[in-house]
Amino acid sequence: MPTDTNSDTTDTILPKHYEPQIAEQAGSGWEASGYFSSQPQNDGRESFSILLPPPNVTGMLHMGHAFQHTLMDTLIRYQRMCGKNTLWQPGTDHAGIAMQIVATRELERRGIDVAALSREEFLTHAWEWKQQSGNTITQQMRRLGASCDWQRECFTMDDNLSAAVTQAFVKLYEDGYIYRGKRLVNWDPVLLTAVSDLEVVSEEESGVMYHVRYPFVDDEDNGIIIATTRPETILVDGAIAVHPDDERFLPLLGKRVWVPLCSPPRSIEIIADEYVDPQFGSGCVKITAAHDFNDYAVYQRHPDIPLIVLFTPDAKMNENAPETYRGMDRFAAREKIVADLTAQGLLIKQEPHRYKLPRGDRSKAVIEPMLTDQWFMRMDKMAERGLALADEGQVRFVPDNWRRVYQEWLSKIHDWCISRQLLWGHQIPAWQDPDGNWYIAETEEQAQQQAGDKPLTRETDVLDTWFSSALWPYSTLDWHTQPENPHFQSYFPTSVLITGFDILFFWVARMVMMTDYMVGGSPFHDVYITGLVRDREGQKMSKSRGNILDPLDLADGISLEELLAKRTHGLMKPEQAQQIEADTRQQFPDGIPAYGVDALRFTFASLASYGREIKFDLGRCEGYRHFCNKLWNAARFVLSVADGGYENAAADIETVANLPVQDEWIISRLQRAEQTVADSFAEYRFDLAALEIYQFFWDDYCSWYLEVAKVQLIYGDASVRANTTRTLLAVLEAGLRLCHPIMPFITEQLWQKVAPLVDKKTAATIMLAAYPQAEAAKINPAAEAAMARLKAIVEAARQLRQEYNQPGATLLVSGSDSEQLVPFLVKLAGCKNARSIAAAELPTNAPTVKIHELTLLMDCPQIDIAARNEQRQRELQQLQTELAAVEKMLANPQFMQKAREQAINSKQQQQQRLLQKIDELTSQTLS
RNA sequence: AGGCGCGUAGCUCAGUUGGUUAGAGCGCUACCUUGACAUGGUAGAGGUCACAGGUUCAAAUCCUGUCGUGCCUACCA
Repeated sequence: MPTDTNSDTTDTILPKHYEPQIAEQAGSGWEASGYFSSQPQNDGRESFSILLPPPNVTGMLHMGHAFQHTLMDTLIRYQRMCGKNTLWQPGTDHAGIAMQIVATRELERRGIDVAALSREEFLTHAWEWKQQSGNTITQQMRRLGASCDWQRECFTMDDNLSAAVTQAFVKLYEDGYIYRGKRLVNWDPVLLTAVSDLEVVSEEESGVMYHVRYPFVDDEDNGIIIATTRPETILVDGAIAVHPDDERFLPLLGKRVWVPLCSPPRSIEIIADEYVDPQFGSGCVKITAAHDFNDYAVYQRHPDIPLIVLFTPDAKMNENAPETYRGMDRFAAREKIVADLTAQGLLIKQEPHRYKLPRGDRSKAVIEPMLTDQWFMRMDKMAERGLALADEGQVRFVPDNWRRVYQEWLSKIHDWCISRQLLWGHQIPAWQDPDGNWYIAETEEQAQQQAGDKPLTRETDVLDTWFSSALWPYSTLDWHTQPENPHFQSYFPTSVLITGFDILFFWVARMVMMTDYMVGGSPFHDVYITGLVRDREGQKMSKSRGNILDPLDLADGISLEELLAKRTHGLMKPEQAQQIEADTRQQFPDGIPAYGVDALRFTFASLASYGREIKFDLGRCEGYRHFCNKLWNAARFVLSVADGGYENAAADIETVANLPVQDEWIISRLQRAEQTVADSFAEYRFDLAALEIYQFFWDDYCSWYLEVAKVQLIYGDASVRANTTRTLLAVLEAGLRLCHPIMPFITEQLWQKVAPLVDKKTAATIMLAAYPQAEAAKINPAAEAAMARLKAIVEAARQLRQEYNQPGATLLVSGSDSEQLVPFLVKLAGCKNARSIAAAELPTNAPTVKIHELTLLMDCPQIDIAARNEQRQRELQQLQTELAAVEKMLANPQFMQKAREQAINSKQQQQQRLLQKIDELTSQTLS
């Protein structure tokens, strides 16, 4: 940003404009000075702790992170300043599949054949990558001011955390929660691993429904017609099912049909099962038990159905297919099979069909239900505990409706497939002897002891990444090695978990269950579920949509060229680049200006209501950068005052007494702001806290108090001026502390200058200064009423001035305190010629406003009497309509009888106000 | 198919247990460079609170239904 105007050096205190880059340097020493460190001494302080949802070690900071981290940091900073003993526990997640993909890609880039590597060699490479590139995201977090206890940063595959995984696995196995079995699981044929049902996303796609005739064994000219979207699986069909009550097919039950295209020929039976929907398709379902979850369920009810696997792990036709199809990819095989069915006259018809196709979350490959040996965790009893903890209120969801989502899922939970056929991750602590017996132990030695002299080989599968994440609440606090350690004692259970609803099941529910099982009790008191950050059109931000925003680009700014490069580089579908470029050019013709971290954080805070989605609008960000500038300039003004900037400003003006009621007002207003902010944080209403801070600073402190203070500084005597200067400083200083948790950098920079001037430099940094607490004794209704009156009078004068802004116009003021008010009208309403006058001397037939026992009159050369009257008339009419409504209510006996006293009072007051206004307006008619 | 949410100013959103004149930011109009700030100031325009019923003295707020919209879960071969 150009800073020409900033080099204007009449001002040595602060540059004329706020510059985020400079302000952000104010926080550069925080971490090194140890301000972020937790101190788990038992010193009587209440604890407040937050677990950072560990971002993927492969990850880059995105808007969702930045948003949630802002909220966590705000709370931690707030509680720290409130005197709590705080810990924000950071760390990263090993991100099984994601990391394996990254490491594989990196090896391929270096021309290394991954398939040829041993497990150990691969892991060595992966760890190398982690050491070199795995701290990107935590560095980015530091840029945003995240005051985590970075000394305690951990990684889910650290030795210590891995020990917790092994311990939990063994205990769960010994307690009968973990078992191994051959089950139908979601298989990703590209990544060659099982995935849990949460990692499968089904979206509607276009397909074809094929109707195929299976000839009767005893009557080959006739047959039964089934409908299928996957004709390639015909080859391993085990039965045909119809509904037991479907009269069309009753006579056919028990009959056998030939499975098409099989060689040697194979026949299957027609059976009855409730699962079949007679209305759908042909009413007959082919049962392919090894490749479909529903069919598998049918198989479990009819164990005679043959269970034949058709595919290799990478979804090619295996040896169970007739020779002509063997080795073909499943989709190629489908085409050939359709052709062959057609040739044999067995394909009755095919029609377009929309259906949901399950795809792997990561690979986007069509998931194949596959019969494999896997490790599972029994979830029924765990889920009961998870539900009970929510019912008992040991874990509290904010907003509350997420409790129902959580309960809904837990009450329909399936067993969890926890094994993955990957290299990167926690290798399952299980060993097998040549007879196929399994030995589960924390170490190989212990397993060997169980096995006697039988040779053992270790299970190669690793655990689902979410298994270790589920232990995060206690593994990071070393409960499993040292239950009595001070960190665990001080910070567990944690105060609040802040995360998105997208991982409510993946992570939150599992943490609750696992922590409860291992440690006992819920790992956190509150779970605050945030919305998901979307773009300004409400679209999810994603690389492929080309609408991603990097939070650091919002803070530091980015040129259009760089932004285009970021958005179009490395796309899955390069043909989208052109559209993305066009959209980006249109939305950001000049790139993105640097809004600064503080403005970005304030934006996030102000967007954090209880909503489910957050449309991110750059306009908000810009507005809050302006707010930073406002704060900056307010401080600049106040510092100049403290530095003697307003000295002698009014040497020739007569002193006006009794001014400082306004000081009491702004102090009173500050207490209310402090209370509102505290209440808002208590409910996680960051938006309301931000709004209150914004309004307090801009509307009350800057727009009113600062302007009033100028009058006091000009017209007041020495003691008034001293008092005003002190109030300006004191309120600013407290306001900076009030604001610090949301905008840490600018407040630090300004506070360092402001605090010493009011003897408030009680700590080396604002982040360790005390958070301002509302004091009821300082709330001053009389001062608030006086200020409300002054505001109303000034606003009335502004309106008059706006309407009669012509040369020679003079504002005349009459009333008991008109003398004192004139300076305010000069300064605040911009009426340079204002003067006090006795009521008797007021000219007649001039635009007049009567307000609060005061008469304001604009004495000016030219008045459009008709226009003025017409406007008064309009206002009058409006007031009278309002009055009529109020009086109707007051005349309603039922209202008077049933309404709360407070409601009646306020209506009566409203009536009085309206009557008075009407009276004042009526007397202002000109002739 | 079930479940959850949303629909308030041109746009993005607040609106606490029903109760003064429904608010904020951005945008828009007019005027103003007044010694903190033009990243500013002043005044203003703009809302039948999606629609239809109902409960109530009183509904943006509570209930029912309709329409629109988003998401989650489960899925029909």
